[in-house]
Amino acid sequence: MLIKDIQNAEGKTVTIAGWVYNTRSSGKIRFILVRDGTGIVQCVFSQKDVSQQVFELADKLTQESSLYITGTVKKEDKAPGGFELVGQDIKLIQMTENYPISPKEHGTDFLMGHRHLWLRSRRQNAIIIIRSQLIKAMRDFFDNQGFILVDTPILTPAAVEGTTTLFEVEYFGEKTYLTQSGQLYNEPDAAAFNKVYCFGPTFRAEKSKTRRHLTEFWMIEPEVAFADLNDIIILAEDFISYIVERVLSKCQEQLKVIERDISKLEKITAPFPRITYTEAIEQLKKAGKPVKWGDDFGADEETVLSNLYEKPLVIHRYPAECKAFYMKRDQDDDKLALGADILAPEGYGEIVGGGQREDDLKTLEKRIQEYKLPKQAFEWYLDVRRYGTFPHSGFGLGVERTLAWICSLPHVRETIPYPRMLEKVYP
RNA sequence: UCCAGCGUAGCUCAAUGGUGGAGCAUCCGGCUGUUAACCGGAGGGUUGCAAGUUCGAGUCUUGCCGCUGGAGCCA
Repeated sequence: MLIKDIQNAEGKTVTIAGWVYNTRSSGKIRFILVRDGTGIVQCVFSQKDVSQQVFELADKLTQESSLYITGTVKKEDKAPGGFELVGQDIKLIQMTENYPISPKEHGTDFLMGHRHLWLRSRRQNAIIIIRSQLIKAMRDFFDNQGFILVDTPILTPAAVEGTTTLFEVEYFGEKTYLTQSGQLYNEPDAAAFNKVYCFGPTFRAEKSKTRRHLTEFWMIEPEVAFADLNDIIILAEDFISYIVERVLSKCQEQLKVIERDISKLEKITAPFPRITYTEAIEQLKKAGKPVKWGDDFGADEETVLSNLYEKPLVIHRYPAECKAFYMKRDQDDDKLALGADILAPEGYGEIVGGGQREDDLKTLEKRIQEYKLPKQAFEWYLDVRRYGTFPHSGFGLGVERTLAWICSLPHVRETIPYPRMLEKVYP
């Protein structure tokens, strides 16, 4: 029986299988906390109630020893969780020796080096369960709205956005790169399926060493045919509201374990505050930041801006120079790109980037030239504009940054089971 | 790549330039309801590496290595 179901088995004799989480004792009584990945339950062994053999075994159990325990489920207010197992028998699988992670505090380097074991701990367990629910909510949102999941390749022939550093992979004697976005493939896919999304890992070989960066992270990217910037902002707002609400309703227990202040998440409902880049610059100046029109925002600026609001903040119409070549320009002001970023509250920074795509062949060819990109690598992409071009928009949302915000974590590395960071690929 | 801080027991941390300690973990013992249980005892060290200053270096200096945070870049 799974530990999470034990509250429904009061009075019954059951067998659980799991690992020793911690042990406590007093005189002739032993308390064994057992976890099985679905929950933790306290098992009690009294010397007067069990055989000497079983009691001695209970006395010797070490942290993370694997075993089966048979006992009777009893409601007990003194037990963590309100129920305990009055133990009758123990079948030991393995007596663990010298488990490295003790119940006391540890540093991040040590814990990251033992990430495969750290995941057994209560808090890490809760975070990864929330991740699982979050991803399911993301997929459900798009699936329910008639989007088609169209996977985009991980090995790509050229840079999607040209500038950023890519991981190079030798591909039968040719150079290929790990994808940094499914974006370019989403666009022809939207012409084939109308509303599409891709979801998968993306890679950036940037030498970034901050709480917001991983070299391998997961992104979900919708692309919608015949949608303009406004349409896609509304989609993003609905999307974020939906996934936050879903985590709130499905992960109450896990949010409690990580001690998240859920009142802040309950405020996340569409629509979100929406300002232009130019207004953002004015607000930053008012806050005393030395910025000028044309600057891209750094982490510091993002934090100042997002702290002005309780909900995620939509910033749209950035200077075109700051943005990718495929962004459509604002017809009212050619210096502006029809793009929008969404900053998470509480200083978590950018979680969404997206916008309307340039759909005119001549203009896009000109941009490719201006950005000094190899045109021949983009011929297939230009075909989207050659054969029945259409207005379309999309965005990408970073799973780990979103999860870090939802869980109120100080660093994205805890939001993914095995984080890949600058010079860190073990375990 | 640059800037800052840190590196002492398996882990988390103390130690004025003058005999390297504590808590947890481990092992032994005690306690019949423990809550990161508690109480008593034991074992556990090339103080990241190399050189230098000094009568004497965990402590000061230089270099290297590693870690952490930040910047730039980005989701």
